[in-house]
Amino acid sequence: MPASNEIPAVRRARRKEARPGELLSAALDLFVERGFAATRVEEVAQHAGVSKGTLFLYFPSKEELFKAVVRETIAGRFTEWNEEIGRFDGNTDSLVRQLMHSWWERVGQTKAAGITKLVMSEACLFPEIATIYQHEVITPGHQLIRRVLQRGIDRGEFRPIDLDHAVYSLIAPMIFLIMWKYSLAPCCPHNESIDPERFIDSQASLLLEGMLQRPAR
Amino acid sequence: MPASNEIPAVRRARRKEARPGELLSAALDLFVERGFAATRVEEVAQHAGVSKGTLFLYFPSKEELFKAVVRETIAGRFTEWNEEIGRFDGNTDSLVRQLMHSWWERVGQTKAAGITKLVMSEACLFPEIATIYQHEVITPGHQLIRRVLQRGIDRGEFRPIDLDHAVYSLIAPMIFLIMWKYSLAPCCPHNESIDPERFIDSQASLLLEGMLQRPAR
Amino acid sequence: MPASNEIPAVRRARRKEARPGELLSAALDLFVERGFAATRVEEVAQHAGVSKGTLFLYFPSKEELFKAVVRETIAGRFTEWNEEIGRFDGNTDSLVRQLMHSWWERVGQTKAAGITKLVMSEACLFPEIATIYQHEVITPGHQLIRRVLQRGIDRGEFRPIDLDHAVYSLIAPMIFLIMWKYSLAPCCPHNESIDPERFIDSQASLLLEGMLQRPAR
Amino acid sequence: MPASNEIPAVRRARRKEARPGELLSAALDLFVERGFAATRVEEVAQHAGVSKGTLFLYFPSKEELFKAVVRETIAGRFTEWNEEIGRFDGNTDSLVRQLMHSWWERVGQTKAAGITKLVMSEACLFPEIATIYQHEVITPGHQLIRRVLQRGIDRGEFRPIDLDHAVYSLIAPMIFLIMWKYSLAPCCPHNESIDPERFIDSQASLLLEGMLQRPAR
DNA sequence: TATGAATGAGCCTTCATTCAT
DNA sequence: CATGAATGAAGGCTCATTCAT
Repeated sequence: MPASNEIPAVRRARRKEARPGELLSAALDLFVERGFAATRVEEVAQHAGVSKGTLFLYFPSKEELFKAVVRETIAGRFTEWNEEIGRFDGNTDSLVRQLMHSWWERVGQTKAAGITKLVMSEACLFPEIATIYQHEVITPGHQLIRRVLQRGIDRGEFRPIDLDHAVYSLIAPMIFLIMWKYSLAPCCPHNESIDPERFIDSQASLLLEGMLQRPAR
Repeated sequence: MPASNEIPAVRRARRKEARPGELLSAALDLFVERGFAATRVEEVAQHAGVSKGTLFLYFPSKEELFKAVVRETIAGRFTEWNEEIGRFDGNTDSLVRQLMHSWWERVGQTKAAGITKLVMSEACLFPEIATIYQHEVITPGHQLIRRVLQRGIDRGEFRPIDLDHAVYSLIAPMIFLIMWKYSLAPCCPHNESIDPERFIDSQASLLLEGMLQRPAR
Repeated sequence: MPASNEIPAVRRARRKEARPGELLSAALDLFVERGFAATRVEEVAQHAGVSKGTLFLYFPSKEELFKAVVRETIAGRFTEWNEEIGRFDGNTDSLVRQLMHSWWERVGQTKAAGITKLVMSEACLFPEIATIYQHEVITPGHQLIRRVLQRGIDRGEFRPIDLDHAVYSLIAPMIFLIMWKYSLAPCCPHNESIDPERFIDSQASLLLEGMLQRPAR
Repeated sequence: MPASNEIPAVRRARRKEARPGELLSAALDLFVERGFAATRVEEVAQHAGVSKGTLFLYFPSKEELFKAVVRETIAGRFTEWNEEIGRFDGNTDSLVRQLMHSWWERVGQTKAAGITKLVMSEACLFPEIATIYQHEVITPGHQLIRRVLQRGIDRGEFRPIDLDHAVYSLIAPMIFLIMWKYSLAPCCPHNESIDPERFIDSQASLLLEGMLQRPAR
């Protein structure tokens, strides 16, 4: 038998393994774009190239699909990031700037950012989602940032600042960028659009100026 | 007719005029709490103390009710605020701090903040809402903040900063506070809760430190 | 205002009250004819002259509709029957015959008999139904029959028979008639049809002959 | 090829022939337990140890599987029974008793009884099933019983009774026992359970008392 | 004007059946 | 022959909207 017969076999097997991923990807896009309620499972299936019924072979319900989307997509890169921070040997000013830009590259401008928009929008209806997100993203992110700021203080680079709130000063612009990108930017004229990289630069400068040790004015 | 008959008539007339307001208020609460899709018009009507049919006498559809909620609730106090800024004669540092706290008092901690959460969550499905919000809130707010920062520069208090992005540095913590309050806080354990007033203080300090004129280090 | 205006008002009000009954009646017919699973709620609604949605205003689910059908239809006439038995002053032979014919007239040949067929067919899937039926029909019926047979023994008309099983000897032909009527008779050629009245006569004669006191052969 | 290879081949061949039987057996169990509609073909396949697709290699549809279950399971033992009756040389009283107990042993307490429950429950939806059942079970059974009763009359043991209905007096308790066993007994507390053997005894006694020739009272 | 019973389009979910492997 | 992934028609249920009163 010619090899041409094997191709469909391989294709089908490959698809079997790929299905959940394709469905999750399609679901992420649509949930982010339209929200949970306005997304029809049939559309998710179509976007993944399968029929409605097939979706239910992999996820028992629309809600479980939603939870899976969140669970799978937020698979944290925090261990990796923590290691990078440990290895970094420049001053903390540079580390903070690098961290913020790194976040934009790896999260903010990728599909993963949609998850944050999704969680912010739908958390009330799916408390479980909010809990997962807090455990997997908020808390680790919080600790990572706190560790970096503590490094700055420990090395005498930063003034002894109020860490508890300073952490959120770094989180706030990220949340803001995401909500802006997914909520207002897509529907509005581009006259007041934001250049994320430059905003991050500007924001980092302002905050770092505020945190750095300096002689009294 | 005895007086006893007039009172209900008056009350009814008064109530009749109040109806749309009661409906809008109930709708705001429910839309903010559950989102557009998960809010049933019957519940809105119940909360407003009328029947489902009555709601449709005042608003032609659920979507129009939603738009009206946004339109009516964001009735900006920007003229008032602009006048206050014009009258202010302290230094800009104080003005910024006062402005941020004033926002928290008048918007952030009131029901009006829910509108922002609502718009952020639902704007994709209702582009018209996003447009309204931008015209009525974003742009006026942007200009108000820009005017304040410009005042600081003009008076030699602030360094010549990148105004376009600095404006968003003031907006970001407000958006963040709102999304935090409405999305994560209600569903999560309170171990990492944020004290808004102190966060605003801290954030203002950091940003102002970054913006203020000072001798080179 | 002329009376002609009242009619629709009355009609609507009357319908509101009549709806549940009409739906239950339609549901009984269809459930008996086709079984629970093969009956579509839309058909029930159509038979009751309303739309699908209306059915769900009165019953929260298809299953609850089913349970209501059973509950409402078996509203027992056992107190009435018990009183009749108490008042009866003929011999027990006549009483038994009258009871069996009375059952046929009041239950066996009415729609109520369909409930028995329904319960027999679907009890496995709805244990609650079986329980209700046992409490409301089986047990009271059992006691009623036992009381009658005991009367025969007490009055010296019947031999001292095994009451526990004799009761079921009277129940069996009733169950049989119902299952025959609803299961085999409707689908089969009429060559072997049963005349219920005559079968009851015959059955009563045989059983009574077996129970009556008599001189030894 | 080594012998070790042949054994699985043989086993496979043997299983292949057994497949339909295993499927029918599994289907009987599940159909009886849950009814036609609530039984999923996949479960039947699982119980038979094959995949869903395989079932459709042997039966073209769920409905045909159902018909096959009935057709195959009711393979009547009537010729055998008829011969036994022909050979019997005791009095007809004993014959009737033996027949009823024999029915309980060979049918009533075996899986075959489930078919009767199934037919009674589902006949309306599958008229063809009802027809098959009547041809294969009802009619032969009717004739067998009639023949026995006729024997009693011919031999002067029984009074000249109404044969047409007396036949059903013997069938009724059997139908009753089966419906009781499969419908009410499994779902109900066992306080009113029936001992089949003793009920058959009691029922036979009553009926025979009613049919036997005797001196007038 | 206010009511709430009625409607029916729409969506999630199931499951018998098919078919590529 | 056997498998099990894929299909899609069918049906239960919801809820925005209408309209007779």
